[in-house]
Amino acid sequence: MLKTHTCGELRASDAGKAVTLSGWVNRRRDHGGLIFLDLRDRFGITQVTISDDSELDLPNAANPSNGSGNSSSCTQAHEVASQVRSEFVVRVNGSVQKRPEGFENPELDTGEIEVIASELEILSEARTPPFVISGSQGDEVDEAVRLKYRYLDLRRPKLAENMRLRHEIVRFIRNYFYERDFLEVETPILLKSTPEGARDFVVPSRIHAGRFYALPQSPQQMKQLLMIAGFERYFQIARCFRDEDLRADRQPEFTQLDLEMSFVEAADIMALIEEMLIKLSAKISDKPVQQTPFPVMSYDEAMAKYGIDRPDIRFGLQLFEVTDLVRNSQFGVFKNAVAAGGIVKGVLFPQGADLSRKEIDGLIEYVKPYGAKGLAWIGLTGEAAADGTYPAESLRSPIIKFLGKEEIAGIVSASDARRGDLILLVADEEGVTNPALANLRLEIGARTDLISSDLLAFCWVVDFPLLEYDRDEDRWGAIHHPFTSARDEDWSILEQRPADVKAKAYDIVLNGWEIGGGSIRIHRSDQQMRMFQRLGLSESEVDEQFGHMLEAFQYGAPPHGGIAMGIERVVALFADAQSIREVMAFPKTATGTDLLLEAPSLVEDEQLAELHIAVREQEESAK
RNA sequence: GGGGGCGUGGUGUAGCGGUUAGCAUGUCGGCCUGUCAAGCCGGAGGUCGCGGGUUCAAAUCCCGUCGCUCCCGCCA
Repeated sequence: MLKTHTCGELRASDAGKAVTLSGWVNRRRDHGGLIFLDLRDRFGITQVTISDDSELDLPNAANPSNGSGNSSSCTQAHEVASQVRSEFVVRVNGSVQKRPEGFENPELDTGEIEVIASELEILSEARTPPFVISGSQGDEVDEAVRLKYRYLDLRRPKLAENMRLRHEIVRFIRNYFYERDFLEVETPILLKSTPEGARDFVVPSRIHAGRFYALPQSPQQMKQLLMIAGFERYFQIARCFRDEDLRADRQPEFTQLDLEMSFVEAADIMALIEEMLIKLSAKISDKPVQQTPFPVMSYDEAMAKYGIDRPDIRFGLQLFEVTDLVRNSQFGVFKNAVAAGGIVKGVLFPQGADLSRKEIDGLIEYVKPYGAKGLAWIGLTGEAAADGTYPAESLRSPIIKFLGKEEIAGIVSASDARRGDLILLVADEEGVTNPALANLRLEIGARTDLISSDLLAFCWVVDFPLLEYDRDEDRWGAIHHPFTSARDEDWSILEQRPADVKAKAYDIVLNGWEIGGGSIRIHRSDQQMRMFQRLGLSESEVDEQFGHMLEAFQYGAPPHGGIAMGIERVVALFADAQSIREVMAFPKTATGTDLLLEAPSLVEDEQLAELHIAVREQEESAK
């Protein structure tokens, strides 16, 4: 080894020891005759002190080097030290010395000591890095630069810590399932494409001209087949691939904790994961879990109160509905929306009645990307009259002239507004109103500092609809995936009232992020066949795409179910990262490119020929 | 597929129709034996992403394009 100790472990009790350290120069402080190097390795930082005069400071017994005298070796070390620059890789021989009284650095774990160098060797020189490695200045650097030099970005303390945290989390998860008799099984990366779900990444076959493998969107079918194989408890930290457009919390390849169990019900899977998350939180985070057992909310309740199936329950500001109140309103916006089958819901901006027009316009703009045409708003600037209605001077609103006194009183009552609050209303179809208000609620929460960054608010969302109607394709599609079982009592209405069928599915949500989801699966081939037919697949399509599953179900399939959790999202939440790129070693850009490797890239014509692939002219030249 | 934001020395930024393109940091040189974001002195470093247009004059206004990013659609 080129080191006897790490740069993070020496303490006052090591004083007098002869040591060799190796690492990167975090920073150099050159005082002329005295040079300080902060030497950094993965484990910490140690101050190395190099003097050009051995007469001073150096304890006699300290110098470990053999024949060479203190004076000359220190001069050598000093000469080298004056050439050294940031991020040089060096090796130091020296002795550990307790720092003089008053010169300790409490910021460093090793701050009680310093290593007095007797020899210094440059193992590797370094160009000046494109951004500062030490400290946190690198956080501000343009992400394109950081991604191009990812190996330097990962050297920065923040990313290095994120990777360490990720390692700890994955290690904890693995141990948790090892201890509970789960079998870790690797499933193939080269699988078969299916039209359900996300777009597949596809891999051409050389041996079979014109045929393609698909990378797994998740190991869903494989893990169910493992249940049929009788493994009972399977898990895997699995890489998944989805060829869809990216977001801060979505990358084309990502990692899931994937697990499946036989002879279980939804409550068993939920209890298992809940215990894991509680223990994981306690182990790796200082933040308290807001509520245990985790609250369980139905999908309908989540949509009603939060407008979204992944509610952030760290704060209140629940949505309220006034559809019935304004059904016959004089205000056309409300009346027409309801008449067209829409809903009218709202959210409160606490103490927002005095917001400027500009600020309110800002809220309206905020809501537009979600399809809302606008926001109706009522500021409660005064008190109600004796009869419970609100006189005009108690309100600030462009729409009160269209609303009846009872309507206003009803809206105020439904919103639970107090004096000084601002009521914000959206009238539109459900698919617009809910997302618009859900996101507006988050925006208000952020603006009013209601969202604590020091809480872990887990919750379960259950009783999802099994199916959803796809207008474009004029058919019903699976919300989760086609293997999810309906609730027992709902199988009877699968064909007649598909919209009312609820699934045996559950999502786990943390601080408004969906971190995982799963379901109890169908394990009978007749039910699975019914499901495929409900999804509009013909018998031949089913046979072609899922015949293997149906066949497998005929050889003794145990009841089973499971869950998958997004590792990056979990780590990002624990790391307080805004994007999962911050917790991945080598992430891709928002357009799916790798700026370090410059992928995707063109390949040789011979390679294409081998794969029986011809690239269309115009698309090739467009690149 | 659509919309928004950003792009100025290595990095972070100011400037937003006429400036020798400012500042900080880094970097290079000098001084310096107790610093730990060391300090002091001095220097170098910029096709203002790229292309086109408007104008007497463009970093600045307009159009296009590329890159990064956020969001909608898409995606569990």
